[in-house]
Amino acid sequence: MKSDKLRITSQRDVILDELRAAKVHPTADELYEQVRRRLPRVSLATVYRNLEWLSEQGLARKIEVGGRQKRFDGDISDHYHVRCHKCGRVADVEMDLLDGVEDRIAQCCGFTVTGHRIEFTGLCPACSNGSAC
Amino acid sequence: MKSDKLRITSQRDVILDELRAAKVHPTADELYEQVRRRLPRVSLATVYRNLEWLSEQGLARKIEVGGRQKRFDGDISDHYHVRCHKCGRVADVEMDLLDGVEDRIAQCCGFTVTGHRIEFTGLCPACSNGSAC
DNA sequence: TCAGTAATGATAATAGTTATCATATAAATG
DNA sequence: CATTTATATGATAACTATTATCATTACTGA
Repeated sequence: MKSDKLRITSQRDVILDELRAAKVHPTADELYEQVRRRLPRVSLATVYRNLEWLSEQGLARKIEVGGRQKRFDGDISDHYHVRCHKCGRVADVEMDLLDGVEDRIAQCCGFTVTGHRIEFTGLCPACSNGSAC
Repeated sequence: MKSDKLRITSQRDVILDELRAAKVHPTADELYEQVRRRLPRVSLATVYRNLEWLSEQGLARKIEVGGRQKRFDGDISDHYHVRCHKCGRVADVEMDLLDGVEDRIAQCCGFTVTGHRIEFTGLCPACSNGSAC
């Protein structure tokens, strides 16, 4: 019989654990490097697959930011992000959500607006120190 | 002698013209299809190259939104965008800029914040009608 | 223990973009 | 207007990030 219980494999467990432990929001390959320290035989495909799965299950979040690579967040609460325009690093911003900002829109080409996302841009500590990232 | 004048080729002219004429913000390949109607021998590489060049010259803007493909905007003024979460279409939002919103940030992991970008999400007219995009 | 289902690792395939290079074209100069 | 020189173009290869495939492995429930 089919169970509706989430199947937590050791890979999933370590992936979520490392994602939650990350100070900034990692790309799949950054996380892969971390996970590999604990599970040396893990595959990059497993990391991609499970980041997707964790997002679907609501245990993690795929964050849509600019830049070529996707980034992931172990914190599922709604919040804003800041991205370094030099190295692409993404971190959390502590700021109250702008509730009702959707109501301020005068015109939006007929779109039905249901949410918003703010991405602050700037320089991360490493890049503003002039040191390599 | 080297001139500092911008070299406007027919390709660049048509690319910028079509970009400005677009109601929504096209991806490179969408724009390529449009440009091809006027310049049938144009190469996709030329479209990519010139969208990059136009952005560098300040004649167009590369808009950093979620989704796999980059999108471009012929309107270089600072404004917000709305993206259809179903088909990825991106359009302008008419809303006053949130001046000084960067000052409201309590904490941002040591980043030096210099700007922000808002991406509203929702459904475009075509997708909310249930029709195919 | 066993059967059935789902996850894994290795790798191929794909999508989007950028790089390469021989040829063509535009602007400056004579 | 012809020539020169730098730059842009078209065709295509290469590259990067991600997703799909598939044989094997490992859970889970009976």
